[in-house]
Formats: sequence, structure tokens, C-alpha cells
Amino acid sequence: MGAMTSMTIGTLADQAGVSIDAIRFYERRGILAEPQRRPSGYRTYTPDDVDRIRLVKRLQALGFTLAEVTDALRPLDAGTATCDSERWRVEAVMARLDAQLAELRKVRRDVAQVLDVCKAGHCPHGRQRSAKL
Amino acid sequence: MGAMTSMTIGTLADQAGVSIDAIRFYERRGILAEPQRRPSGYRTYTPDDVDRIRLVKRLQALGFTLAEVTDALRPLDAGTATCDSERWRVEAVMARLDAQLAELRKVRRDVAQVLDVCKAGHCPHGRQRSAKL
DNA sequence: GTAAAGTCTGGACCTAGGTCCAGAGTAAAG
DNA sequence: CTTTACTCTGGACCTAGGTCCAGACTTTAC
Repeated sequence: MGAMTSMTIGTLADQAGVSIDAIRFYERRGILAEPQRRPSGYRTYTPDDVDRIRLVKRLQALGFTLAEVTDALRPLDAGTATCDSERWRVEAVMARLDAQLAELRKVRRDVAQVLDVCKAGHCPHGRQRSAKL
Repeated sequence: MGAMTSMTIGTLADQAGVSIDAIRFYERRGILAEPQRRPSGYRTYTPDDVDRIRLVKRLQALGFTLAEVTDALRPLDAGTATCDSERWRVEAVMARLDAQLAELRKVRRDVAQVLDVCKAGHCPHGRQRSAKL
């Protein structure tokens, strides 16, 4: 007998830190696969779904749209696709993450500079001070 | 006489890489200050406005909402505030950038791992493979 | 001086990503 | 069993961030 840890939508929502409505919304959008149902019609989920949603939220927080997340996650789905045929998607995500990392570092550097000027007492006020950003 | 490089909204839009409508929208939202006007009513802008919009777009791309950007940029505006009184906003931005940097690195590491498994030929298929993410 | 291109205001409309019912059935606790 | 807590479906509604008119005026190019 397997681990058998299956949960209802409310529990999943709590564990993943999203709303019940959001979960049903993700299902409609295809971000989450159609879940198993009890005879009553109640959806049932596994702990994997918690991880899935958490990952979605992480990518989303980094600026990915839900459509992009769906694409990015496709290699992890449906056994029909092979790793070779879908790997490029993951690689695309990596490329994007790297680009974002670079941009983030640049912005950070620029903002740090503003802060330095500020600390040094040369308050960059007036409408012409943002030239360096 | 000053540099006198002033431009119309269309030029600003081109240079900053956004639409004319977006600029007027930013103005309504207070992200951009009310610009000078010609007697005709035409808005006129300076190169500083190009930089301002570019910065807004950069922060936005990193996941900041327009409201947050407005807050973050307040220290750069209106001469009434002093550097000391507004510096915390810039520091808040820095904190957020650092947090994002950390998160980005983590996600990157996780995604890289998926890719490794993939390359090693152990295709992580089926609905239970995302456990490590 | 006239035509073409640009700008003005104001409001309607759009997509993404959700939230919030209502009305009805299901599950769990006492 | 009854009460209380969940969940179901479907559709209306919401915010953010813009886009897209229409009708009228301004500027630029010829």
C-alpha cells in the first residue's frame, strides 16, 4: 500500500499558501492537471501538488506569467513527451533566469550608487538627479 | 543658455521604449510628474524623463508594481523631502533586490538540477517528479 | 496654403490573474 | 440525526496595467 496521503482542496490551499479559488483557476488554465475525484465529486490531491503550486508561485514571483510557467513546466508533465524533445523548455527557463540575474545585479549596483551619494550627503534632489539610473 | 533638449511625447515614447498612451497613463498615476506644456497644450519632456521611464520599466520587470516603484522613487522627487527622511525607501528597495537575488539563485539551482537529471537520461516523468522543486 | 503627421482629452475596452458570490450537495463532529 | 464545515459549479466582479478610439486642434513638410 502506498503512502496514501491524499488531501482535499482546502488542505492543499493551506499547504501551498494560495486560495481555493486560485487552485480551481489554475486547473481551468491548465497549470494544474485535472485532479482525481471522489465519488462525491470532491477533488483529491497529493503532496506533489503542493510542490507544484509552490514552484508556480516562485516562478511567478520572478516575473514569469502563468502561460510561461505552464510552458516551462510541460517537460515535467504527461509521459508522452520525451526528455530530449522537451529539454529546450527547461533550458529556456535557465536562460531567462540568467538574464534576470544579470539585470538584477545591474539594478542593484545602480541603486547602491544612489544610496552612496545620499549617504555622502550629496542629496541628489530636484528633477534632474535620476540621470545615472 | 542651457542644453534646451526638450521633446514631445512621441519622441519620449520612442526613446524610452513605451507607448504614448503608457506615458499619459503614468502621468495620471503619478509615476511621472505633470510635464511642462507648450502654449498649444503639447507636453514637453527632457532627457531625464527618458531615464526615469527606463528605470520604472527595469524595476517593473523585476516584479515591482507601479505603486511600489512610485514609492521607491519618491526620494528622487520633490525637493521638500530630505535625503535622511527618505533614504529608508531606497534601502527598502535594496533589501527587496537582495531577497530577489537570493530567491533567483535558489530557483536557478533547482532548475539546473532538473536539467542534470534530464541529461543523465533519468527522465523525471510522471506526475510525481517535481518533488525536489 | 494645404496635406500629412502629431497631439489633445475623455472615456470605453482589454488581458492577466484572481476573488466572490449563490444555491446545492457532502463530510465530520457531537 | 442534526449542525457545522467543506466542496461543488458557474458566472459575475475586481485590480493592475495598459490600449484604443473619436473628434478637434497643432505642427511640419511640401
